[in-house]
Amino acid sequence: MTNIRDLAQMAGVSVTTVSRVLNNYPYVSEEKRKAVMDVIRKTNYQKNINAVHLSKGRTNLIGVVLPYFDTPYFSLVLKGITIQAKIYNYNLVLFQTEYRVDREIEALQMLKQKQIDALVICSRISDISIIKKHLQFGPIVLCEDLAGSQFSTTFVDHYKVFQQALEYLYEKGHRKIGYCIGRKSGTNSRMRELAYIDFHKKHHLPFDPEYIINRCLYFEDGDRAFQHIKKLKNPPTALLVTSDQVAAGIVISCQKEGISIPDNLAIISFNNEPIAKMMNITTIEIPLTKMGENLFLQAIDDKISNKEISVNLIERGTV
Amino acid sequence: MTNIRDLAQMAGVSVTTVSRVLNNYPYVSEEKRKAVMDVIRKTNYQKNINAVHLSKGRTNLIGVVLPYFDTPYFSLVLKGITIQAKIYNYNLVLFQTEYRVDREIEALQMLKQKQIDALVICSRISDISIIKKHLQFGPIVLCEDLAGSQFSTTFVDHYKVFQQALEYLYEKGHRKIGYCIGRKSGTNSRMRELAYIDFHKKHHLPFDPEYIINRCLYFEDGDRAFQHIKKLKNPPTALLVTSDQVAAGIVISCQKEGISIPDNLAIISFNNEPIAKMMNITTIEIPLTKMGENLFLQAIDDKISNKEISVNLIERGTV
DNA sequence: TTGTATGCGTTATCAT
DNA sequence: ATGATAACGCATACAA
Repeated sequence: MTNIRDLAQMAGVSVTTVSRVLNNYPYVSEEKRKAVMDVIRKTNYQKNINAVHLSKGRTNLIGVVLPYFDTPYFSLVLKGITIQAKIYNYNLVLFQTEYRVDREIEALQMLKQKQIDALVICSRISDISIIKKHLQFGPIVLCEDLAGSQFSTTFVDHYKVFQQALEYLYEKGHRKIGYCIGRKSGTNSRMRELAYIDFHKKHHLPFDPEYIINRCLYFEDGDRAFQHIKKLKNPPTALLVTSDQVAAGIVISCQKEGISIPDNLAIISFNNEPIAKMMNITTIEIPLTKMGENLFLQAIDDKISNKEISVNLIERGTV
Repeated sequence: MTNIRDLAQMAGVSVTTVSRVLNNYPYVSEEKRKAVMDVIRKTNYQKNINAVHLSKGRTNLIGVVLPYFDTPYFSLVLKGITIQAKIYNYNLVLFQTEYRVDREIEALQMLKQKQIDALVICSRISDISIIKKHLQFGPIVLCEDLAGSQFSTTFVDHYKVFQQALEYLYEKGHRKIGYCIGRKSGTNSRMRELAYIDFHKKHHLPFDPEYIINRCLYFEDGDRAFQHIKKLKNPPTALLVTSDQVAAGIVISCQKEGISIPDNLAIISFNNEPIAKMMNITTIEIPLTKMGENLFLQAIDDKISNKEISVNLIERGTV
C-alpha cells in the first residue's frame, strides 16, 4: 500500500504538500498540485482512514442504538438519521439491541473508545445513570422527555397524546378502552401507562389490567391481541394500538371473525404508516423521519437541546 | 485522555508491559501486572481503538450492504450476520442502499480505505465488474450464484426453486400462473424470470407480461398486485409471491372482495415468515438467518467458498 | 508557497 | 520477564 510519504517522494514534494492536495487546501502551486495528482492517479492511491481518525481524534462515525430494524417505527427514524448523516458526510454504526443490555453497553463502549463520535439511542433498556456516565466521552442523544438532564433529546409528549386519544374515544362514548404496547418498561411506555391510569381515575372508570396487551410489535401480534380480548368476559370496546402494523393485524382478525369495526371495536393506532392508509385505520401520525433527522443533527451539535415533536390525528374509518 | 505511556509512567513500567497486560499476554510478573491494573482502574483508562486499528491494519468492522432494513427478508439475513459478528467480536457498518449506486460505492470506498475489513453485499445494484475491482482491498461476499468468480457466495438456486414451484402448480392443474417480485433486475430475479420463461416454453403456455408484477416488497403491495390482476381480462389462477408479507396482503384483499383461496387464486410465497403461518399461507422456507451467518463467516475467512442453500416447501392452505 | 518536525496511541521487533 | 524503539499513515504547528 502506497502512503503519503511515497507519494511525496514520487512527486518530488513534501508530505505536507501532498496532504494539502488531498484535502483541497489553498496555497499550493498549480504545477505541484498537478504533479501530486498524477502520482495519485498512477498509484491508485487511497487514504488510510484510520490514520486520519487517529490524527484527527474523530471518526465521522455515529452510533445508532435501536431494538429492531424491521419495525416501521424504528426503520423510519433510522431513515431520517440516514438522510442527515449523508448530508454531513457521516457513516453510521448500527446496534440492534433487541433490548439486551449487553448490546447497548457495547455501543457505549465504542463511544468510550472513540470509535464513534456520538451516539443516538432511539430506545434504551439500561439505566439512565449508566448512560449518563458515558456523556464524558461524547454526545448522547435520546428519544424521550428528560427535562433538565444533560442529554439532547427529541421526543413526543406521549402522556399528552395518549390522554388526548383516550378523551377522544371517551367523547365518542367509549367507557371500556384498552391498549396494545410494544413493551411495558421505558419512559415512553410508562408515560402512556400513566396517562391511561390518570384517565381512568379522572372519569372514575374501573381499571382492568387485562386491557393492557404487551409485546405488540408486528402484524401477527395483532391477531394475538385480538384473541386475547375475545376471551375476556367483558372485552373493551376500543383500543389504542401503538403500531399501525399491529392495528392492521387486529382489523384483519376482526374481519375474519365477523367483528364489526368501529361498531363492535374502535381502534386508534399510531405512526400513520402506509398500511394504515391502505386499511383505512384512524391513526396518530408521528413524523418519525423528521425525528430521526433531528436526532442526528443533535448528535453532531456541541450544544445540548431538547425538542418536542407534535403529532397529528388522522381520522379514518376505525373510530 | 490518559494513554498507554501515562499508564507506564504511573505504574513504573514500560509501555510494552502495559500493552502486555492490556492484551493478556503471558510473561509479565504478577506484581507488575497488579501495578498496571491498579492505575488502569484508577485512571478509568480506555484504549483508543483507532490507534489499534492503525497499528494492526484492521478494524474488526464488517460492512453490510442491503437495500432495505424493514423487509423481513433482509432483516432476517442481517440477524444471522449479527449473530456471528457478535461471536467473533466484530461490529457492523450497515449500508442501506435502496438500490442507489452511490450508496453502494460508498461501501466499496470504505473497504478501499481500510475502514472495514470486509464487505457482505446482500443484494447489489452496481455492475459486478465494478465490485470485482475492489476485491484487491478485501474480501467481498455475495448472495448470488456466481460460479467460478473470485467471490465467496452464499446463495439459493432460484432457477431450480422457481421451476419446482411452477411445476408443482402445474401438477395441481394451473395453466395461468403469474408472479410478484421485488425488482426485475438482479441475478436472482433474472434467474427466476428465466425459470418462468423456460417453464412456459416447455409446456407450450402463452407468456403474458401482465402476469409479472414488479416492486412487491411490503404488505400493501399485495393489495396493488391484487388490484392489478383483478383488472386483467384473463387473470392468472395462481401466483408465486417472493415475500410472505406481500402474499398476506393479497390474501387479505381477496378476502375483502370475496375471492376464494385457493379455489379462485392459489398462492405460493417465499421465506416462511411468521405471518405466513398466521395466515396459513403455503410458502417456500428459506433459512435466511442461516444464510446470514454463513455470509459473515465467509467474510472473515481468507479462503473463497461458494455455498448453496437448500429450501423447503411448507404446504398450507393457499394451494 | 513549501517543507521540517512532531504528535496521535497503539502494536511489534528485537535486545537484554 | 522487561524495556527501548521503530513502525502504522496522516495532519498540522511552525519555520522558512
